[in-house]
Amino acid sequence: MNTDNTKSQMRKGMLEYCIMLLLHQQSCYANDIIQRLQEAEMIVMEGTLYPLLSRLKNDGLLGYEWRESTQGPPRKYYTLTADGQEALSQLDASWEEISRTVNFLKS
Amino acid sequence: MNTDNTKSQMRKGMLEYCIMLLLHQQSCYANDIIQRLQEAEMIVMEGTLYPLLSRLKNDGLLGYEWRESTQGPPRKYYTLTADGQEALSQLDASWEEISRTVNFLKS
DNA sequence: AAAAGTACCTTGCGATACAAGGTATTATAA
DNA sequence: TTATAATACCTTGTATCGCAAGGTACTTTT
Repeated sequence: MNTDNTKSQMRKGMLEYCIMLLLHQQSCYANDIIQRLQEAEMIVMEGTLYPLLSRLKNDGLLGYEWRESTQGPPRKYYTLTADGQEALSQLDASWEEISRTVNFLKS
Repeated sequence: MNTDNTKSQMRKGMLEYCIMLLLHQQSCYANDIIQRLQEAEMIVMEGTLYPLLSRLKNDGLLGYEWRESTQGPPRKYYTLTADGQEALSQLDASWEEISRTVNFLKS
């Protein structure tokens, strides 16, 4: 059965949204994001996350700043920009639409 | 802004699930599916749908039968198989999980 | 016969998650 | 003091999949 594949596909498109939701609450660096999403039962791989963050930054939706760490190399903390917050609002709407669609089809 | 792109990504993984939800209610041929999903505010293109249906059929989740039409060539009506219903149950669970995740992150 | 409508399918492209591997900086241990 | 481990960032190659565009075949209408 390739249900795992489909399940992975379902989560795929949500990743960007979930990460922006996270960053809406507070600035994070990569490992923060991975851990927090894991707590929320959403798995993300490093090789997925770094390019995604770079992409969002290049699109102007995220900014970042370096911060020293007491336990290793400095970390890149990402934050939602104003554009990012606007985009997040639109994704909220998209999520609502998809939710409505699924619930409509389930009934 | 590439919000449209992200939105499309979000829908990506849901398509398969939505189509199986539809076929759980009744057998459909391609245009049925396109129309019904449109009513549910989910757009699907032909070039997306046909390969998707073939894939699900090859995975044993769908079966089909030809039926005559009064208004043109015969139509391929797809139906969920037993395996398909089982897979759908698992996707229901996946959807619940994703829903929980998003709502958790939104709070 | 020719044109329009309906239905199925394929090809080429772009986007993206993931696995694996790579580089650099800092902390720890020998 | 040097070697190893840990932390953190990033890149490359592969597979999947939605989408736009184009193609074939059958049926109905003109």
